[in-house]
Amino acid sequence: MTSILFNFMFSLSEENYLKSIYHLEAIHGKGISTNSIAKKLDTKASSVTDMIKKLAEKKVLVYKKYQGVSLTVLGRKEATNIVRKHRLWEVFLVDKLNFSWDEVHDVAEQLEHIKSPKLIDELDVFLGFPKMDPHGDPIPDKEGNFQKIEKRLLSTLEENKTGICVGVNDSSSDFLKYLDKNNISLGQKIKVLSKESFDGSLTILIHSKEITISKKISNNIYIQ
Amino acid sequence: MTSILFNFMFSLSEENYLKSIYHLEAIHGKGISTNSIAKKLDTKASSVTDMIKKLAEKKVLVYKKYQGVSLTVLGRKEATNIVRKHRLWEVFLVDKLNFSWDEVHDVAEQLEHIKSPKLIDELDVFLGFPKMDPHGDPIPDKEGNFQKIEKRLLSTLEENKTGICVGVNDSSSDFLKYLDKNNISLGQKIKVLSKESFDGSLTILIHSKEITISKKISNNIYIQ
DNA sequence: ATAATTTTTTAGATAAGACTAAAATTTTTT
DNA sequence: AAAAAATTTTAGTCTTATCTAAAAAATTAT
Repeated sequence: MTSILFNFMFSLSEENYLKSIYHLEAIHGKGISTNSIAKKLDTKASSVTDMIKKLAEKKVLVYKKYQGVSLTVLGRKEATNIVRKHRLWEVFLVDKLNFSWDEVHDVAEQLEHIKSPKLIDELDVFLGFPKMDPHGDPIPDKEGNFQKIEKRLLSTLEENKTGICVGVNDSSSDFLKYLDKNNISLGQKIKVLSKESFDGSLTILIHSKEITISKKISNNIYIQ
Repeated sequence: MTSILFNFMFSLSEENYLKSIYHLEAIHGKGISTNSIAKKLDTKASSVTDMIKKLAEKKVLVYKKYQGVSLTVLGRKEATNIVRKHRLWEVFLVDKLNFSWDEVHDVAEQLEHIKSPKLIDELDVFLGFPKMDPHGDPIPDKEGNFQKIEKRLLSTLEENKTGICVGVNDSSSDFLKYLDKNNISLGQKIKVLSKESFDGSLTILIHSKEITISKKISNNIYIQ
């Protein structure tokens, strides 16, 4: 009953490594350290070393002892496809199954590993080729291309300037629930009324209401 | 990165065992042999012995050495839920994603293992609480209850009698493609014109066309 | 009823993926 | 540039789920 993996297929674990390295490269560029992968995946550095050796053999990344790893073209293609699947499933859950944006992540983490060439492309059609997931992140198309939208952190917006909320940097249920509670959602207009230089907290106008948010919050909201 | 399983949750492998034993009990009643499980799961009898010991400890089945196994109420509940998930996903694939009935099985085998209390019930709502899957098999509701419909094998139908095709006994892609090729589908009227006593083959009238089908075929079509 | 056959279980081995502890290497500090 | 600290790798162990081979029990045939 072990499901058969062909050479060009990846195990659940391998896919999670690829996805994590992909996300880390998006932030830090090439040459991702063993330790940072371990942190991201909540595992041990020694386990990471084992796995990246295996993935290097499979030609999805380049690994040199003590020097971190970089995805190959093949590896990035594979990772992009997993991200595509994750985000399309998130759209499905929110648009079709009445999930809220703070409920989708864990389920999408499971669904992203379903292997079916037809499934994901038909899902894409069914959903009307969405370009963004419920958190404002871009959805790669079949070929792996996606829109890179202009965005900056709310924390960088100057006093008396206004922006539109276009994304979040943290998709944890706790953070998203906080946003819901304060009526902050995608597409919302946000005006910075004042900045507290001591702790970086912001007083903002949203939905014609004034609220004060911490630096940690404003560092996790993207605006345009 | 090992996904955490709570005590009341089951691994992929455990779920597949439960499902197989459930299906075997539906045909042969209680007391399923190690060997028949091994055959069904395409594994070795020794592996089955190992797993059923584990499942017995988890209280989902009763096991006595050399005497086969029977699901407990808990085990049957768990198995029914997996079947529910499998069949609802099949409906989704056919009704929403343009899959044909011969393409759904393998994908549903994967999707049935997704763990989310909300997901499956919302999917059920989204699909309009379907009672049957694309192969005519009943879909258990939230509580595990399902319609048991009256049906018999086409092979048992007498000459000059007519029935309506309501299900198939084999959901393999090959068999379903054969049916498609011969325009046999659910809801179709089938009249037995003659029976060949030597090999049990049947000449039937379907869609006002005469075709001859083997015993093996008529043994895998359910009529009402 | 005994022998032959089949089924089931036990015992020991293997692979994937994780872990701990210790060794090796690199980076940072002094 | 050496010492200290941090990171990374190696070596060996563990768990889950599988396997093979052989032993034990049950069933069938003579």
